[in-house]
Amino acid sequence: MTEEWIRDASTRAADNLVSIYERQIIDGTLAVGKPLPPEREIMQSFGVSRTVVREAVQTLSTKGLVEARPRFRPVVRTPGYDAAIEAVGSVVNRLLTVPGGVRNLFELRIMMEAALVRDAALHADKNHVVRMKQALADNEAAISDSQRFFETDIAFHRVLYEVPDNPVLPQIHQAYTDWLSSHWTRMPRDPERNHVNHRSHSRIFKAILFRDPDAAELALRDHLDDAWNQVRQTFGEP
Amino acid sequence: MTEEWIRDASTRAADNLVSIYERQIIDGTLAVGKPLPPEREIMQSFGVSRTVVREAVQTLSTKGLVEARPRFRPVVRTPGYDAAIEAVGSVVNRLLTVPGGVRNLFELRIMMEAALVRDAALHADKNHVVRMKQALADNEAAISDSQRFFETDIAFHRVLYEVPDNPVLPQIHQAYTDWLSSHWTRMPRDPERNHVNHRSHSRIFKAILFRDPDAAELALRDHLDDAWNQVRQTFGEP
DNA sequence: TGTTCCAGTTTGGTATGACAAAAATGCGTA
DNA sequence: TACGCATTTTTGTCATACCAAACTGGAACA
Repeated sequence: MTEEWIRDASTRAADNLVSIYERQIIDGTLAVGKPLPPEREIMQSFGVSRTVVREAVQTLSTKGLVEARPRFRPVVRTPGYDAAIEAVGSVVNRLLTVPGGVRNLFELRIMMEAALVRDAALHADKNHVVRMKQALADNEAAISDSQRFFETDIAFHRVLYEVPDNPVLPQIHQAYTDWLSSHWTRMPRDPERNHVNHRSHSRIFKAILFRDPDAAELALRDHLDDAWNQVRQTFGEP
Repeated sequence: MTEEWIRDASTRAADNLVSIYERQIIDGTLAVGKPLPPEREIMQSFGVSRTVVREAVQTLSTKGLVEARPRFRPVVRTPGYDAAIEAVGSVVNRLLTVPGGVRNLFELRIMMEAALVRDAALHADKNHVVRMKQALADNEAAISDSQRFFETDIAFHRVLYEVPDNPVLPQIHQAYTDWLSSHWTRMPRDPERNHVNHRSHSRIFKAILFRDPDAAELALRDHLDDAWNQVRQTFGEP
């Protein structure tokens, strides 16, 4: 079971182990959901010390290929988009700390959603429209309850990310709400503001119904620009 | 110099070390570009074994907070967008291996660039136009040299990512070209095809000059759809 | 028969000590 | 001052040991 073993001074043994296991995970030799072999078994089958094995497992873990809870066997992880985005999380959190980081990511979101509403206005089918209508109704019903309004707000936007049939997009939405939520939840949210936001959502929805991408984009940009101004005023972002 | 030290059975000592150093790097206690202290020094100041220290450094490395060449001291890394994107690289490479992964990412690129050309048509200033014109001229001059055509092709698209003044976008472009280039460089590229592609670029540029976002988007979508069909035919992507 | 509980075993987390090889350092010499 | 070499650090790796938590199988029980 021992793989060919390339060793020269400039490569770490752990890195070799990592790439070997990367291959095995990708080609399915190691089934998703199954635990890795015990560390002592790995070190025997590859002829390395446990130190090396542990470093390799560590790397696989931070790369998101395996899930390693302390004191449990590392479990091979499904190589889906969710796992990838999660692995990226800590990196993006650092981006939010650089000057203007929040603004840059928020602008990216505006650009992205502008494209999405255009797409929705052109291509949304009956099913999507129904879901948006439902989300909008939920949103309206929650105007007096800021916590629920926040949730239905997110749900409404999420539908936009589901219109193109691309599994990456919902994950991006998830990531955005996760990463930006800390800058969002602490904002003052009263029923008055909720009402304004619901009206914005309604305007976006109508533009999509009318199959008018320009109006939809405009409505969305107004909506998110407004939201950004709120964030900016609440915090010190220039 | 010893930090407060939280230890319970369910947390790894290495993880604590990691978060401590994350804080120190972010708040500037550890200056960018400077090497971390020697491992033996770290283990003394925190009262942990070298095993733990090495695991912590390993994690910091794969998270992209420090750069660790074998046999060199780990160096604290600038927390910019480039470092972040690079740290994401290995994760995204896995995404390209899942079924339809290349297609999903390519579609995302189409959507993104469609939004960018619209933005360029509306907001590109003199400077950007000049740069695009130059890139287009370079592109034309390289039609007979497929290697250089490939480079100027990328350069032309890059200008689009520079029109909005958001430092994240050029990094995304860099990432796209890195990640997708392996699926791209092996494509058959003859002067005939280069000619077609240059014409597409020219059409996009003209639409931007005419400040016509709809025409620009259409031209870009035609261009990239065509490119995608090339990729799909070359490889087995369904 | 099925469930619960417990003791023994396995396994991960950490510590310690050791050694080779590469890098950093400092010193002597030209 | 600049260069080259010997010495000292430091990293990469190995081996071993111990503890505590997780796991396992079987006994005791309902």
